[in-house]
Amino acid sequence: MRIGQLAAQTGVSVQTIRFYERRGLLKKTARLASRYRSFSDDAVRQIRFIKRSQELGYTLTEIASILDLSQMRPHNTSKARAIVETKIRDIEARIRDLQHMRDELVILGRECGCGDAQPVCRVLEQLEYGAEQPPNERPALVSS
Amino acid sequence: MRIGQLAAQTGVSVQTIRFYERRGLLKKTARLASRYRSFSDDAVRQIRFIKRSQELGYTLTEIASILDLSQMRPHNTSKARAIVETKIRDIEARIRDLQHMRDELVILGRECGCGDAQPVCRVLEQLEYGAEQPPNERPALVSS
DNA sequence: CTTGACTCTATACCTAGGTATAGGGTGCAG
DNA sequence: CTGCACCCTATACCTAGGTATAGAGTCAAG
Repeated sequence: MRIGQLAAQTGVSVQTIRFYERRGLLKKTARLASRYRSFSDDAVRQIRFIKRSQELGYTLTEIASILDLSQMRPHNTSKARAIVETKIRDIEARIRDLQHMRDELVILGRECGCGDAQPVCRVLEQLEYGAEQPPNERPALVSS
Repeated sequence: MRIGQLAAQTGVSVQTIRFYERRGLLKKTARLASRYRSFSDDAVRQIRFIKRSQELGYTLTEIASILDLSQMRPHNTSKARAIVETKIRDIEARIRDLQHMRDELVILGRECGCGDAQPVCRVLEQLEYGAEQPPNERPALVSS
């Protein structure tokens, strides 16, 4: 299989496949006399492995080391578990961060006295000054 | 106030302040005869505005347009509301994505029959083949 | 008057994950 | 043999949000 066919089968661009190879994400690729790359069906699974791992939140660097791990027989199962569990914790931390942002934005939106044609919007003021202290006596951000 | 003092007061590096200025995030900065930038206390609030907005999930490009909005009097309150509500929805979508990833990883971790010294780890296999079809008869990813 | 801390601009570099382009070679059909 | 689709490498470019460096000017103290 040549690179264009592999690209068509996996939905990944030709350039991206070459990029993955450079990043060490594909096994050393066989070459024809013409220097064209020659892929087996294994390559399709390798690309899917990469794509699936990306969907699960792994970076290409992490995927490279997971691939190394998957080459060993017997598998280092405790390392594999650790990779999954660490990523779960990472993702949960990111979720908490985002929930915190969301909560703050919801509060911000609630405090807006919009609709009553005020000259100054509480949303913009809150962004300016934070919740620390009420403005009002403060000069505008853009006083000039 | 010179740039170094502003940096010290805001916890942002001198280069970053200059970078923000280039990005149009700071009002046209006054200059001394020496071409040194001269900042007023307003600048401290401007930087805090940027940092607070970043914490809330806004990109620098978005912050620039929020700043434009905050310059207008009277404020365009409905636009301000929309900016907050859109960002809330963006963040909620990202949270759902991450929760989906998390759930998949939890399932993956649960299916691992680790501890019983198997030669092949189900975690790595699942990554390879996805949940689609059970492996076992399949060649290893790294058959060579 | 020199030294050191500070400032200036312009430019390059960084991570992540690619995409695009230039300039060439290959393979096959007509 | 020409044309076209495909492939090759190397290099540059992209977004985002900066960081780092080179080479020059400024300012105050000693």
